[in-house]
Amino acid sequence: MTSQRPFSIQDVAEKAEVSTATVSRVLNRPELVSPATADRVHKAIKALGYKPNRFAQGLMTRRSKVLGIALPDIHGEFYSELLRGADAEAKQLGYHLLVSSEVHAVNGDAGRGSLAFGLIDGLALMISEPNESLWTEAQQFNTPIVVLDADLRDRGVDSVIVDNEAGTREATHHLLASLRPNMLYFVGGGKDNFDTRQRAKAFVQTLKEAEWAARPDQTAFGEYSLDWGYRWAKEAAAKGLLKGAGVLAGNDEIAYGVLEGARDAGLRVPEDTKIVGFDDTRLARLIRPRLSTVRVPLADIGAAAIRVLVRRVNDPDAEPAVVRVPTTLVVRDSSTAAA
Amino acid sequence: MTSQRPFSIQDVAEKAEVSTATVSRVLNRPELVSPATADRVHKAIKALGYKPNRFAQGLMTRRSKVLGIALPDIHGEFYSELLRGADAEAKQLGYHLLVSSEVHAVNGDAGRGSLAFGLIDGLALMISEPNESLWTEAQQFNTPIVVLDADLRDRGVDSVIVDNEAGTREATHHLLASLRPNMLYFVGGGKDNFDTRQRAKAFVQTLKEAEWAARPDQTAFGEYSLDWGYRWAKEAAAKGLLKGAGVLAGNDEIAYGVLEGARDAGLRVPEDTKIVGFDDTRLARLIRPRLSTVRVPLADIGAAAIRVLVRRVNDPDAEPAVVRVPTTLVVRDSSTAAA
DNA sequence: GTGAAAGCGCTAACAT
DNA sequence: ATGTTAGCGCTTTCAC
Repeated sequence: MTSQRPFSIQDVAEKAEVSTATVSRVLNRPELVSPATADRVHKAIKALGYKPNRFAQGLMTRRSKVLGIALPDIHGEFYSELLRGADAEAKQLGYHLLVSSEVHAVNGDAGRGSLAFGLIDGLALMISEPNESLWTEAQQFNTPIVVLDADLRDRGVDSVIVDNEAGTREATHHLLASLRPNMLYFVGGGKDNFDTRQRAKAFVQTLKEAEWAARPDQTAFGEYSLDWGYRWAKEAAAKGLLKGAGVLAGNDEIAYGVLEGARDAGLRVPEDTKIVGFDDTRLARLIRPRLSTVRVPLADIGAAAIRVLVRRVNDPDAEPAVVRVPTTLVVRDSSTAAA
Repeated sequence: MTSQRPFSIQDVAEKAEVSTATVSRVLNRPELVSPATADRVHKAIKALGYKPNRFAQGLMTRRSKVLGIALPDIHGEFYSELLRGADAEAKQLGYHLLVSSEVHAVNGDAGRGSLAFGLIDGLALMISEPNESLWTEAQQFNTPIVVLDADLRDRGVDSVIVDNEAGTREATHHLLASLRPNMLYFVGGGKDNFDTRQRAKAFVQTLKEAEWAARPDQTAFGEYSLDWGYRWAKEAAAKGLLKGAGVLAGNDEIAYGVLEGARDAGLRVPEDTKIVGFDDTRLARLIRPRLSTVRVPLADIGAAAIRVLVRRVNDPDAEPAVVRVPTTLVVRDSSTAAA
């Protein structure tokens, strides 16, 4: 339990009777040192339990092997799955993850705020709705950046985006298989949210391809919450719109809200109303009827972000990459074509 | 977009026509420098956009202002809420958070593995079931540590623990208000899980205080999943045990499983069977009937861990602290005494 | 294949 | 109140 000052490269050098340069080489460029000396050095390292000082290392190499990941104030599963995927990939590649949540709450301060670590080799930044100031702040940060969710290709930055279009089309076609396009609704999250916008757009577009120009009331925007879905459903039901309708929700929680709202209005799901969610969170498998939903592979997204970021760190001049993560429809019970 | 080598304290010193020491003082011990010079320095700093090099700083101070947080492979909300609370508190105290998930999967390697950062000022380590090797590895790490969940007081280490006992007692008494002790069941998670163990123990103890020695079948252990709750409920119902019974589940998901199982067995909740969950996750508010549950303030736990850790970092010789985070019963619809 | 030596950018005595 | 100076522990030329 004696807590001495940790051993330095000096100590190892002395113990192995070599210079510090040699020790350093053994650790970083082993091919430059003879097997015999390398062996002596390794023994000394082990004997002393030597660990290089990361600060001294960083001072020289300007590398920390730490990546930052900044997430907006999103909840629960979305957050944790993304992070889990990112962390696993980072570990794989020899990096650690510095997190910063609720980044949207950043005040203009720009000081030692959430992003200004100055200790990370790169930053994975999730932007879920327009936020110029965040983006500018991140830019000034002058470190490799990969942007999540937002499509900033025009800015020439690496980005990982969810292929909302494919998933939305698939889901919409699924509903169109048993319902008329005029009976379909999209109930999204916030109007500014990138994902919601793309999903709504693809929804309308798919209807158009089915020869139907969506009425304004066929798309609705609120927030990513059960409550909003519930309110929407109650109102829609009151207007008699929900019977025989199909609903694509902006996420699973909205979908669940719609489901409850429809039920409380005396409708049966999926017999009277078909519902498809988005994200395929745990919730979708838990509720009854089991929720059909568009699967968004959160963990993959996190992993992809890290992969792209590490590539950029190692090759600053590489062409900007845009990774499009696929989404796929998972059909469960809330939308199955009832006889 | 000119990406020069960043400005150093030297540059600032020259620009402000002072020594580097003065610049350093302005930043770290402003009270030691005259307002006039401080002002000049600040201007220079701003003009150059100077940011201290964290590596050089760390090399001197042996401090990074980064705290590690290592979590076992836990899912969803538990994970994210804890992290959110920790991150908020860390930010508050001027720290950043380095996360490491799925730490239980650590191989004995001990190398540059999950914990061996050597870059953090302290580590918040969550241990949810016995794991000596993890603990030893963390020990060797030789950095301030706060342990979450596990009660390691005897080891003289700082820890933050959930007051499972109070919450369990409250929930059990709540059920006892309308049911006989012989009709109560505890359906926990894994038998090794610390929380489950404590909850089971408090449950049995509370029954004992109600003059009832719990039968072996009144406590059951499985895992933290809906499936397990469902299976247990179906079996219990098949034996005719569930009608008129009260169930305290090890977490909300198990509770939900029990709820579904009871329903599928033709029982009504809460009329025929009363159910109380644990944790008060989002799920508890989403399902119908709304789930009564013992609230565990995850965010507070994360925050408390950081607070304790920072205290330890700043005062290595302080008395080991044990923070006990309170739990409280939240009564909703799944357990209300039906007429 | 190995060593000597020069910093990386900063803080903290020690002077003044 | 401010400047001088000596490192912190490492990597990396440049010699040999």
